[in-house]
Amino acid sequence: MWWRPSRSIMENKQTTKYAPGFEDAIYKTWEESKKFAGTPDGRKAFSIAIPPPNVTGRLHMGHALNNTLQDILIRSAKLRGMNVKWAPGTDHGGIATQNVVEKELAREGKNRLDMGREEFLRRVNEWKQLYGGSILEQLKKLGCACDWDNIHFTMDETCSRAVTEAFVRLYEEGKIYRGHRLINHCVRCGTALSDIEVEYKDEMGKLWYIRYPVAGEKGKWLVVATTRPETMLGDTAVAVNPEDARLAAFVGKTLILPLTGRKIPVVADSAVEAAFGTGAVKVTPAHDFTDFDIGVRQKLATIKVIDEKGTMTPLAGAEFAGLNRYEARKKVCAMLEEQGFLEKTEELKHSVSVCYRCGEAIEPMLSLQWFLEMKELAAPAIKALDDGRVRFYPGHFQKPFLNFLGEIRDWCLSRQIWWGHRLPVYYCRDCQSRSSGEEAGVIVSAEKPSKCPVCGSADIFQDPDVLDTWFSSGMWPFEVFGWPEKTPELEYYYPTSVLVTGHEILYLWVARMLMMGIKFAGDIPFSDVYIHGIVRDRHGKKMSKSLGNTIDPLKVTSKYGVDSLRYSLTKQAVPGHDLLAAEENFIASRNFMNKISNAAVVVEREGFEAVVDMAKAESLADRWIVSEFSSFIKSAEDAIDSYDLARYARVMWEFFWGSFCDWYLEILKLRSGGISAGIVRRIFRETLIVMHPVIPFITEKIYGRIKGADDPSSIMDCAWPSAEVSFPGAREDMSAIFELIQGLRNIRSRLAIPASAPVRIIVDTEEAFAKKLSEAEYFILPLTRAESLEFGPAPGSGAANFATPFLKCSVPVSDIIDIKAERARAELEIEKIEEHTAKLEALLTNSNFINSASADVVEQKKELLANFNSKKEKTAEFLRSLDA
RNA sequence: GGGCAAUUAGCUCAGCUGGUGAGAGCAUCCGCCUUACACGCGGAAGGCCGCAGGUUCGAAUCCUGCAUUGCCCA
Repeated sequence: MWWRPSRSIMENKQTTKYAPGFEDAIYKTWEESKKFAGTPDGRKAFSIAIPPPNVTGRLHMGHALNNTLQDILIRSAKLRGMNVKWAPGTDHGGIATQNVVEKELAREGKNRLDMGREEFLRRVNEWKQLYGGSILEQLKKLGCACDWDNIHFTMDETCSRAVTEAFVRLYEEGKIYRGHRLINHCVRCGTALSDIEVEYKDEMGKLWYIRYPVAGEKGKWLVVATTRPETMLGDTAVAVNPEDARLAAFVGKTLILPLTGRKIPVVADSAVEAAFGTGAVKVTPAHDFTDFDIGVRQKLATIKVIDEKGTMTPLAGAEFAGLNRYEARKKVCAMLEEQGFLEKTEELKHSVSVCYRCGEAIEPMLSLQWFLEMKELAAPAIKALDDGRVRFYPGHFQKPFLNFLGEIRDWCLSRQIWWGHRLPVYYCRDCQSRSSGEEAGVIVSAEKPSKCPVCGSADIFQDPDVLDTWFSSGMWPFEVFGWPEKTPELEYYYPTSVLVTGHEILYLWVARMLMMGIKFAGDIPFSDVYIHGIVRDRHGKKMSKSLGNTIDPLKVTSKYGVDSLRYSLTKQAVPGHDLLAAEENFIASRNFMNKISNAAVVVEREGFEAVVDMAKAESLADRWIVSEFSSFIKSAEDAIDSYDLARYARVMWEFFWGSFCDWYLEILKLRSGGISAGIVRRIFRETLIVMHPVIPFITEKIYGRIKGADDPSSIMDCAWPSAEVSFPGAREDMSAIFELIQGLRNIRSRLAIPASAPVRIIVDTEEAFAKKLSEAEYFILPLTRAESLEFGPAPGSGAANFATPFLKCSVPVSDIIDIKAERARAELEIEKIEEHTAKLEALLTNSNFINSASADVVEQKKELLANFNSKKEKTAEFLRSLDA
């Protein structure tokens, strides 16, 4: 056999391995005993409104991260004595959900237009009933401590009423208006979008240079460059920069628009970049934002040549009407070429605006829509940030955010879809027939009016459009507590404590919540915004279905356990950084869970002695672990308070594995006395409490086995331990002892002394420290597999030696010692020490340092130098004795 | 074009407001089935802390410039 089977394989011994699969049962007991419910009382409140996942959502790694972090904050706040409430729920996800259901219909050969609005909405609701709650069930799998008695849905009664109320109020205040504006239109989704729902991506395209003949000057033309030749059919001018001397002569002339024969002017406008193309640009005010602005300034006509479906309108000309915009482009180019108007084409990398929902190229177009004026809403939000009432973690997200608020543009609210909050807007047909103004016959009202308040007509119909989904999301932090009603929950839990989110929805969502919270709930919706990164694949690529690199968090949990997934994500959640979902990380975390499971076995062996007062710890080992534990709690608290949950996870690992298991339990296992079972139990029990927020299931499970008769039945009801007890002397002594043990292990390994060969340890040290070593002999000997610890001068040659600042240590190994190698090693050690002492001596003789550094630092450096010198001296003595 | 972040061991990353003999996990090498754990234990090796300046008694840490990468905005 080329490999040696491990004993566990050979003997099939009973395993204590961490085996996931127990989580659901534990979650059930929490849920059944209402552990997550929050009711106002006299304690300090800690609340979170969940970023509501879309009803179409299925749990992905991003959700897993986002909700794990929230759960950690909620669970730790609860353990630390606060009254917590985590309000869960889902978002109706307007366009996204409509798209999903439409796709399903398409598979059945149906479409919504044939079906009609009512039937379609019935169908979407049906779909939502069936699948809309599944993501919340998946959050339960993750262990999320949401208050399930407080679930909301953005289209439920409470939220719908809130949305209507807000819309009507804003309209009455004159902040919501209806107007013809250039908007971003997605021809695939068939709706207007707001400016921030548009994404930009770089694409290779072409730049067409087209000749526009000058009217009345035969053979003379102005060449314009464009990336969208099909829009020329809607051109109403050509513009040049007023500073551009090359083209100044053309300003004021009239051009003949090719293919159409329309006469258009050449205007001067500073929006034109002289360096782009030829310096002359075609102006299509109905289909380009810059052109629209030029059109307004230059009082140009707007000709809409592309419609909402992306097909050319009759205004584009009979030859083009009915073609889609890409077919039109081909035809326009072909005809231009044929007729000699096309000068040349160039390859050009340019950015294309696309729909953030479906990726289709956006068509800017002139349209009659509902808008919300934002400047006044943004002002108090900006102030809240400036005053520090709202803080971002990490802080560097604040600047671009403020920038966004400062340059905010009006928000296009209406969407030409069916799934969502229908605008509380009605029109009187009679009034509209009398006037064509934008506000003619408009009635905004929470209830459908029975007659027109102006003319009394009963011929009234509701606006078919629905509101942007983000409008209701913006109200989420107070909707979930019942606004506009003044509920006790709203009073007590609002503002929420923290918002946990990824940075990709800072503008779409966080900014809106901030503005609407201040506007409607009278206060900021949260004081802290905790921004985490994006979960990427193992190579750092963003996970996406199309790349096929997604990892299903629930598959990870069934393979490695929920706690392993949570721990892996948390460990990497360094503020402001993205994280990688790689198998190795899950394995490492699973190994940590296994370590905890196994440590529990050792602790359980100690029986169930009552917990003891940590301040009364007597032995060196106990006093040491108590001190380490205190500093662990302190670090954990600091990490939680500064939203550095990665550090929280890391200090757990360091304390539990590095101190508690590697040293304390090893010493405990020797059973030679010295460690109190009461302290072991207490430290272990309270370590579980401190680790519980990150890894709730394994800690609850083990807690159930080791809790005492008087302990709460669930770890969730335990009190967070205090970090007060510490014995600094014990830490110093123990680290000196660890240095001895590690030095001895190093000798064993270096000289290949087999584990079975007993060795003697001869230590030369001061009496006081010798005494401490004698007390620790019971663990020094077994941990180094030595048979005796003696005190006295080093034997000289025939021994392997090393020094620490506090002692010289020799291990007699007469036969196997390689004097030459030992000498070389000692010389190298001295050399290394001298590198440091030289620097320290220079520092300490530098009067600049002595004068300007703090007394603490000077003292520290002196001590460091003394330690180095002591160690060097001792090592040098060994070196001399080797020669003797 | 403007802004923000990142750059530390082979890989993934810690290292907070200047003072550590630069750390961890994984991978590597050596030795171990030591009665909690081989999902483990012990030991080792591995770093011009992106580059160039500057501030300082002292810089991985602060400042400036540059390079590379990523993200946001136009």
